[in-house]
Amino acid sequence: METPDAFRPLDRETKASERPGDHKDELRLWLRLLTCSTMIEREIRRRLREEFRTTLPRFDLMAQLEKSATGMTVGEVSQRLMVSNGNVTTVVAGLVEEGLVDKRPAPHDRRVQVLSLTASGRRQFRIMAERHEEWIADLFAGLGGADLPALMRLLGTTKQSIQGAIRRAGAEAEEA
Amino acid sequence: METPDAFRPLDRETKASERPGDHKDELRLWLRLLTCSTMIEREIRRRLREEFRTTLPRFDLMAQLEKSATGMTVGEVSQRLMVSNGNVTTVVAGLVEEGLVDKRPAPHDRRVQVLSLTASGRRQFRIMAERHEEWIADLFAGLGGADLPALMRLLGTTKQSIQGAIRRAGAEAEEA
DNA sequence: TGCAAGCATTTTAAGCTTGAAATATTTTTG
DNA sequence: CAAAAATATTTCAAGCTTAAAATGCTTGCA
Repeated sequence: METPDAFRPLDRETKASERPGDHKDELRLWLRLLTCSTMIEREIRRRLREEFRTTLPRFDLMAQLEKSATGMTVGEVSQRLMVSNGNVTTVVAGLVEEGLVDKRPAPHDRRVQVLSLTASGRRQFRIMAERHEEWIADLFAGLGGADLPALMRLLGTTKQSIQGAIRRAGAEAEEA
Repeated sequence: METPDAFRPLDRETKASERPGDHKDELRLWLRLLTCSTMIEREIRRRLREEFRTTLPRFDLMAQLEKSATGMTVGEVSQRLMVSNGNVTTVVAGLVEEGLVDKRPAPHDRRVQVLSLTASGRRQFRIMAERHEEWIADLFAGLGGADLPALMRLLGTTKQSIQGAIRRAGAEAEEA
């Protein structure tokens, strides 16, 4: 029943590979990564609400649309944002309501809806985006000169590692 | 609002100060960090659902309780998990329903509710936790030997940077 | 003692999120 | 060409999340 971590010989200096079955270091890394992104997200949410009376999902959606000159389909946006299709549908509904986003059927395929920012949406997004960029810079201001590129590189490796693991898991499920 | 950061003397010894108004690198870093944590979260959610028919919020809550021998209050859990009190209330309700968590008023203060895992909850959590640890190790398996501690260190610095920025913002709001 | 202030938790209202089922359209194929 | 498969989006039910208001309890202090 009880064998709390505190009572195991917990030698953090030992490499994970030397402790078969023990992956506590990776777990600690994940928790720290999660803490960082949660803290940033919460703070950005708070500021978007206080300063612009809007939400992070709406801001993220507008950010995607702003990058595209010709508009994007629901599917493209949902893939980029890594959220479900249905999610895009509901968030877009709110933005259309507010006159920030335009939604119209594609000319050649009536299944497809093309989304784009309205003039008003573009204007409002530009204002928010500038503040947002300042907030992010402020949140990362404590990183030294070499830290930023180093972290960028390590997160790039991490991203590839994650993608590889997910692909492996998918391939495994395929074999059934 | 009156004095946007861009117009203040930005003397923070960082690279950012040498490029007034341009913080694209920090933004890119944030997006990459967010991508990593979103991908991991999605995958863990998916596996928890498929393999154990449970959700990430429930797993996280149980993980907190498992660490404490004597039980935790709603407030403690909400602080650790960085979610609202109301959130803990609803997630706990589901877990109590399933007989995984026990909830009872504290003996000396009837405002306080003490939460703890039931025997069944503890048993089930142990099984899930072991798999969870494997999943995480797998997701980070692509990182080289030196990468893990390096990333750990950089994320530590990042965490402090974020906490500092949030504290500064809070202090600023205080002055009103 | 009595009551104001503070605290812990729950409730509420609104919005986000998901996976799966349903709908509508296009493409493939027999 | 027509049926079937594939694709894009929406709807649905369930659950998560939040901030703010409400509830119920404790504590400090006059």
